[in-house]
Amino acid sequence: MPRVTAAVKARLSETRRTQILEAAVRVFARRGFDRATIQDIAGSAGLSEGSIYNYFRSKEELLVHIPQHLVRPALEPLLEAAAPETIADVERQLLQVAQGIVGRVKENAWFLKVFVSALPRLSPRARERYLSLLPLYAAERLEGVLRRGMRAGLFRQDLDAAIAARAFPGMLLIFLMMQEVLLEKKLVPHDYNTIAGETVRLFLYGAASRQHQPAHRP
Amino acid sequence: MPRVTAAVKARLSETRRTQILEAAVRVFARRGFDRATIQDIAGSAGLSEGSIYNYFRSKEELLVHIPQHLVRPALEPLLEAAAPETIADVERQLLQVAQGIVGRVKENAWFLKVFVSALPRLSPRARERYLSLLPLYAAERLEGVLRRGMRAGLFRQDLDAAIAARAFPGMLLIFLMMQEVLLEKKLVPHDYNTIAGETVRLFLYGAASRQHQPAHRP
Amino acid sequence: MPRVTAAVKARLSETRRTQILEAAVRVFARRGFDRATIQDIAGSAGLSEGSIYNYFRSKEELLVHIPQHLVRPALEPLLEAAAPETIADVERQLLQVAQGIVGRVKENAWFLKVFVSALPRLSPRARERYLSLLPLYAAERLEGVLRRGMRAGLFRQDLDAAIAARAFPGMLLIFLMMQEVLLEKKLVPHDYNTIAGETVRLFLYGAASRQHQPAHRP
Amino acid sequence: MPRVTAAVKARLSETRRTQILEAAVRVFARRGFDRATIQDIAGSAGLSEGSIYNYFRSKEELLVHIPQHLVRPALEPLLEAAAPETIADVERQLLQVAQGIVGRVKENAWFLKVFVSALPRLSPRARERYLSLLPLYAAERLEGVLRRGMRAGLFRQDLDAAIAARAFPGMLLIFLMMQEVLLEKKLVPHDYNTIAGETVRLFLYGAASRQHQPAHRP
DNA sequence: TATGAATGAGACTTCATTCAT
DNA sequence: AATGAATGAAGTCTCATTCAT
Repeated sequence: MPRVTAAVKARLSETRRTQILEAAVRVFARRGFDRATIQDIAGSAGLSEGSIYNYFRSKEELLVHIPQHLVRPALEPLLEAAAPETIADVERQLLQVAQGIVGRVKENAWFLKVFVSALPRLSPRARERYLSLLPLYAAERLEGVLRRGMRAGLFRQDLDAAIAARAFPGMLLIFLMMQEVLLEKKLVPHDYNTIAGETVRLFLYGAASRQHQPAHRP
Repeated sequence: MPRVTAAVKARLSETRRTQILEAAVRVFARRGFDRATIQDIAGSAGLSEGSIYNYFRSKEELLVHIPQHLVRPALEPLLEAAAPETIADVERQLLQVAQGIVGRVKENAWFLKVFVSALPRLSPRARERYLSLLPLYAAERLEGVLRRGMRAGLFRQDLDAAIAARAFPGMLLIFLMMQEVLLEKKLVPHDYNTIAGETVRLFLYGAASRQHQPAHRP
Repeated sequence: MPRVTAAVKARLSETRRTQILEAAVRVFARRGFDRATIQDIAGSAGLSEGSIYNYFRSKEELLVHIPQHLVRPALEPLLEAAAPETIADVERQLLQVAQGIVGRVKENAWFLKVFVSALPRLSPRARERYLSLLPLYAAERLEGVLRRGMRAGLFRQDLDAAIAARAFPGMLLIFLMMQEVLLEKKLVPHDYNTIAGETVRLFLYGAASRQHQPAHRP
Repeated sequence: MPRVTAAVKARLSETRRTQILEAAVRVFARRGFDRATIQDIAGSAGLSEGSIYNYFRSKEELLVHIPQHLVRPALEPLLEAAAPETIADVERQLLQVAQGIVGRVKENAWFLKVFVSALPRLSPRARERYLSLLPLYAAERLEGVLRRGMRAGLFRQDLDAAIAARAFPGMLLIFLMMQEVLLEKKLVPHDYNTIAGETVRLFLYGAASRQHQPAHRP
């Protein structure tokens, strides 16, 4: 039964990789990429130094592979919903996106610390690869949604979809990064459900009161 | 004239310290804290390695002393004092804030790079101190403006001023951090004037088209 | 039939050893002894690392066992048996020797590379054993031929046969080692037939022109 | 007197480099390039590991710089003599060359062991650089001498100067390498003066007896 | 017997820091 | 106060060898 053995081995190997990456995230988050040592990571993964190199070619490879294993899977369900027909649909979907972002960031706060601090020292290729896996790039999908929504008349005709799609996650990320990553302390006395709801409404309807809404530009 | 000599010496010493710290910021920004070497910094400061240690006890000391010398310019107010009377006033003021934020981040890009790269080495207290020195966005003031605007009927009555005041700069910071600090690569093909203008409009009037603006909640 | 099985096993085992040693020579020649890894060798032999150790105790053992398997072909005689009667006979025989040397070195280039790369690791005894296994030049035989030729008046009476017999192959080996083993790059734009012919003529008739040939010493 | 200090420092630095290179040669010769450790070399040079890197960028750099410091200076005086007018002049000069080669090889026997074993793993550029410093390349000068001698009628008109110039050192190197480097034991019971003399005569007048010297080809 | 993951000693190299000049 | 060579701890990575399967 060599086939069975091969399958078992492959599974074991995948387990090991995950186990190592999880250890790497823990150590990177605690010490930063440069201060983390392979020994730390190996110890945290319950392996010896040399074994790490049976699974990853270098320390940088560890960094590069973290998002693939930890962040991407969490991102997949985002924005898989049907095309919205009413603005209420949009609101519901955006709320989902917002809650998704909140969830991901909270879940991966340790990783984001690693990510942010390590980003400047990655090679451009690695950087690109890294970023393409992050929530910000949900922006591209959101941009598509906005464009379709504009054609359907749900959104302002003079909206710049590219800018708006990138501004939206930023509204949330500020809280999230500050509270979860940078300061680890609350900035406003609200829970994230409230914040997400407010943010979505702000994005959709703006801050201006009804009577001050201008006629939109063509 | 030992007193004169002493004074001269003190002044010279202070100059040297500044000179070294400025070099340190340049190098930290370019290479990240951990990758920066004392030799880099000494070279950039026009001194030799050993001399650095006549002014600072260690590399960490350099990091700790940076903000005191470099963050002052960012303390200027972002908002003009006058209370807004029309929504157009608000739009103008927000545009000013937005452009202020853009300016500040671009101006302090190197410092932000240092901050970001040193993130995992900073204690929570140090992180807070750093962040408080960098009033990247004048959230408290903006919150006040929004509250006054709400009382004046310019803004939705159901707006959460605290959340909105913090969400607004986030809309811009995404672009700024990515383009100026983390990626050094444009995310959208617009200049910051356009981005700032769009962001302000998005904040004020939202994304939804006119006919989909809901009645605001009480 | 335990006896048959045992015999089969022994044969198989011997095959495996040979297979491994041949792989080792290939890899040693390509990478040098120290740079060769067991993994390289195992891969080249179509086995896995661990299996090598079922046949050889260590990497050094591989080195030690190589010649027994690979140097035999070089033992064939280089000189035909017949005694030369004219200087033309001698020239023909030397040409044969020269071409033999060329052939041998080219044939054993990989082994020579191994030998050369392993040089500093070999004990003087091992070095001698290796060299004696590689009768790269049939110095003793050539010495005998020269002595007989001297008695027959074909060679200068003042020739030192021992020195000459060892100098002759050296004339060729320079080209051969450089071109085939060390540099893998041509030193002169001639093929080996030309080089061999020239070398033989140089050996027999020297470089001086006819009118400058001295009277030979007694 | 900063100028004096600078000069002193430069001299000291050059001394250190030589000191390190000499240690490197010792260690490389004893252990081979790959088995030699920086610690060995540093210890042998009376320095600590890190200090080596103040003078050489890498272990390979050490290897590459050895011939420049140790072999080239010994080679310079070779073949600096006046143009030969008689065959006796040539014989005297070649004897000098031969004795020079003997001297160099004996002197640098340890280095040649390093050289030969390290050669295959050098980059092509380093190899080229390396070889250009070795006695074999005296061949180019010898080739020039031979060509001039041919024009002057001292040498056979049908001589191939390129081949002859490279064959000549080979006649000696065989002895030398075997006796000094590979076997470290005598092959023939002669001293090097005798060997050198015999070799030169063999090269100039060949092995054939007077009455068997052919008419040279045009 | 074959496999290949695990091991860990040991290599090269970097760099903050010290110190004699 | 300035220099920069020296130091050596510490880090990443390689690889021969072992061993459970």
